[in-house]
Amino acid sequence: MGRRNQHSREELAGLALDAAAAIVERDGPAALSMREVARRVGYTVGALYMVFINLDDLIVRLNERTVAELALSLDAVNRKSRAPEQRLRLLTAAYLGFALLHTHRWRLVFEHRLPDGQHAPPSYRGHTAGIFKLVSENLRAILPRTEAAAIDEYAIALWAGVHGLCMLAVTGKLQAGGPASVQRLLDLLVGRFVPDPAPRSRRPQRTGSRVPV
Amino acid sequence: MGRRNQHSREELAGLALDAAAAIVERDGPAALSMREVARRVGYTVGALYMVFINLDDLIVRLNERTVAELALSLDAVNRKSRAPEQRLRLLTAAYLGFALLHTHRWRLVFEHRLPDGQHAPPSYRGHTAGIFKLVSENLRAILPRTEAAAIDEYAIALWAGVHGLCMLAVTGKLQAGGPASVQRLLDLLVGRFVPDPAPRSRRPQRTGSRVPV
DNA sequence: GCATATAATTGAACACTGATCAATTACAGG
DNA sequence: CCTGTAATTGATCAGTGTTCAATTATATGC
Repeated sequence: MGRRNQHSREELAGLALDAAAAIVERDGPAALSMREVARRVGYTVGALYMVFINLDDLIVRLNERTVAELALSLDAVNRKSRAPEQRLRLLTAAYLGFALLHTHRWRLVFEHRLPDGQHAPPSYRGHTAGIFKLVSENLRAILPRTEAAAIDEYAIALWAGVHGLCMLAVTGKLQAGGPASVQRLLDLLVGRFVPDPAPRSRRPQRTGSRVPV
Repeated sequence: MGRRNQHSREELAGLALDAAAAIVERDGPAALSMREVARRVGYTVGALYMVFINLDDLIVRLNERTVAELALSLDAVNRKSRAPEQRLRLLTAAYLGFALLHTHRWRLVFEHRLPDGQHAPPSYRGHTAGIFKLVSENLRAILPRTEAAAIDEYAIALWAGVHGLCMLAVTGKLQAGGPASVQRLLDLLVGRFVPDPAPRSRRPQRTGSRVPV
């Protein structure tokens, strides 16, 4: 049948992304197909190609949503405390929590490769930058005497570490036990990027006090 | 045509894995198919199913090879120095180098999901454990007064961080520039797990940390 | 040397996939 | 009511993983 106009283009795209998210969440990225999405939204494959360039495009836009959701979640968590170090720990916990809750969708963000040299849309990078900013701002609050460029490096290294830990945890490639012990490792990582915790006096020059117990 | 017996089963499997590695290396994991592998080794798809259970099995065994190669490479690099901290830096450099050199194959190791609850073969875990041991041994040499359990946690956190950094770097999801700056971040990360946090130390390292393994 | 059994190998088949596009259909404007 | 336009379909193409009856080359027994 021809033109139904039951849904506008944006609506159809939205429904399709909803369906895609549900499929991925339920049965993993391998189960995601144009035909299955079409089936779920009650349209035919051809209709989807009015709204998406191809499957890659659909995936990229799904990932965009996922990253937006993640950024929103981290932003909310960041407001729950005023202490920068506490905030960092909350952020890592939220990141791990999101990865554990939406494992398939989260993995799809990082494991989907778009062909050739084309890369993700600017809005995607925007959300990424937003997350990065949360980390770097808290790090700056903790290390006020460190210059901005160094803070940025710290933030990248720290967050890449958090990400790696979460990824290995989520994919079962970590011999560590449950989520609790992963959070322990995350805290350990954060601890390494933060000056000596409370009990000891702050002595940035001497190295002896940094020996962990 | 029937039985040729030009190659034994193991030989055929070896040839197929060679071909698979070449395909993945050249055109990425998406280009890897049973038919393409068969074409390259001069056999038909059916023949491959004598030697592999399915495509997943082929991929797992390819990944096994990749991890073995990586473990070998890291082991070799570890012998190039006696100073534990230097060793750690060399290990990170070698890890990054491998990821950059064999990007597609390396990504396949970490991005391939095998269905349901089945997981990688024991030999795979063996290589992984071997790599982990290199890290933890060097960490123990650096932190002689730290108990074993804590060392293990440090090693996991550190190496997950290194892994995350390399993964983000290799997938272009790091705004950092070239390999040199990634290595800077890796050094920064190692520096955070090593007593002297200052990146540039004026004096040579303390003799206490030079304890060989 | 020849028949036979055995194991390797093929190639066609099935059910799926992404993607394209002529044909069809429903709606809006005149 | 008609007509043009835009949405939607469904068939089609080339590709995929996987299975399996049929075929064939080799090794073995006689």
